[in-house]
Amino acid sequence: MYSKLISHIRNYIHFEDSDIEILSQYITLLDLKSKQFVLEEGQVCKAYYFIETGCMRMFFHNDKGTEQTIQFALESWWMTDYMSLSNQKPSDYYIQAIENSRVLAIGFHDFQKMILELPSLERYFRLVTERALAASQFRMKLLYELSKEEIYKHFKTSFPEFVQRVPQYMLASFLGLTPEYLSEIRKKNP
Amino acid sequence: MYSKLISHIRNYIHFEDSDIEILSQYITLLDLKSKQFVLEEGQVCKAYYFIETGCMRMFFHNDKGTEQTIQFALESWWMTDYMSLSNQKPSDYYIQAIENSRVLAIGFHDFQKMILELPSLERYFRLVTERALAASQFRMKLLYELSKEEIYKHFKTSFPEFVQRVPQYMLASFLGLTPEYLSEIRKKNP
DNA sequence: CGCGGGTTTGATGATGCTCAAGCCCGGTGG
DNA sequence: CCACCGGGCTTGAGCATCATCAAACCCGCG
Repeated sequence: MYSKLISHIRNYIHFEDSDIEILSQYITLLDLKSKQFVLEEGQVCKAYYFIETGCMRMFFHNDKGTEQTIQFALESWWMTDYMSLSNQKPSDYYIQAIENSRVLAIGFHDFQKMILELPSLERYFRLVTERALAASQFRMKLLYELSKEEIYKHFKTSFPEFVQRVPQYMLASFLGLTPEYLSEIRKKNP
Repeated sequence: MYSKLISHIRNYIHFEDSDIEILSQYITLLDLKSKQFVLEEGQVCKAYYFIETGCMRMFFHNDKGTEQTIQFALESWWMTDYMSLSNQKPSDYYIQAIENSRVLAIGFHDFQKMILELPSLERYFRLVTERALAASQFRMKLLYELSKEEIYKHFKTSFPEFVQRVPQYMLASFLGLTPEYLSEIRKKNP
C-alpha cells in the first residue's frame, strides 16, 4: 500500500510492522492526474507530500506573470512549502503533479498528533530534512560556480532520464534560463 | 554560559533545567579569533556549530581560485556542512569566523549520544532544520526572481546593520556578483 | 485538417563580468 | 610621528553571456 514510504522510513530508523498500522491512520492517499494542484498561491499549505509514483513540481508566478519552477520531486521524495506549513501562512507557490501520480499526504495537524504516537518518526523527519538541506546547499553551490550552459550539462549527466521526462520550458525555468537559450544550448550539446 | 542556545531551544521545546546539565557535557566551547577556521576544504566536517556571539561564513574556492561565500551565520544560528557531516566525507568548504566569536560545537558522534540521552532534542533539531530549509527555499526564490541590483537592495533593507558588518567583497560574493559591480550598484543606491 | 501549445531560429540589446589602473586608509616599522 | 606599504574599494573601457522579441515551425490532439 505505502511500500515506498515504509522502505524509505526503514532506510533511516527501525520501524515495527505494528507502527505501520498507526502511521496509516494519518495518511491520506491522493490519486492525482497530471496538472492537478495540491497547493495554489494564497492558500495555506496543508500537508507534507510524499510521492509514491509520479512527479511533481513547485512553482510561482514571477513579476512578468510567467511560471517559475523552483523544484521538482520524484518517487520517494517529500515535498512541501515549509515556510507556509510551519507558520500556517499563505503560500507564494503552486504545487502541481506533472504526471499522473500517487501521493501520500500527512496534514499539518495530523502530523503533530502522529509524532506524539510515533516519536521515533521525529528522527526520521529530522534526517530527511537534513538531507534536503544538504541537497539545497549543494544546488546553491552549483548555481554559484557554473555558467548556465554548464548547469544544463551537469543536470543532464546527473539526471539523464529526467531531462526526457519533463517539458523543456519547465526544465529551462528550473535551471534558471529561458526556453530560447536552453534550445540553443541543446543544439550545441546533442 | 550557553544562554543563547538554551533560550533558542526553549523557543521550540520544553527543556528542563536538569537537561541543561546533560546537554553541557556534549558541548565544546570555542573562542575563535577573526579569520580562524573550524573547517577547511578536504577535511570531514566534525561538528554542528552554534554561534553565541560573533559571525561566521562558509565559502569555497571556485575554479578561478577566488573565495566564493555561500552562507553567513549570526548569533543564534546553527551552521555546518550537512553533506560532509551526515555522510562523514570530505568537505568542499571552509567555515571561518569573520569576527571574534563564541561558538558552541557538538561533535557528530557526541550528537548521536546526546540525542539518546535527550530525545526531546530530536524535535528541536527537526524544527531548526525545517526552518533552515524554509529559509533556503526562500533565498532560492529571490535568486530566481530578482536582478543582481534588486538582490542587493533587498538584502540591504532586510539586514541593514549586516551590510556594515562584513567586508564588501564577501558580501558581493555571497550575493553572487563581483566587487566591481557591487561598487557600481552602491553608487546608484546610497 | 486545422488549431494551439511548445520548441526553434535569428536579430538586437541589456545586464553584469573582466581587466587594468588608481585611490583610499589603516597598520607597521623606521 | 611620518613614510610606506598593501589590501580593499572604486572607476572606466571593452566584452561575453544570456534575455527579449517576433516569427516560423513542428506535432499531437480535437
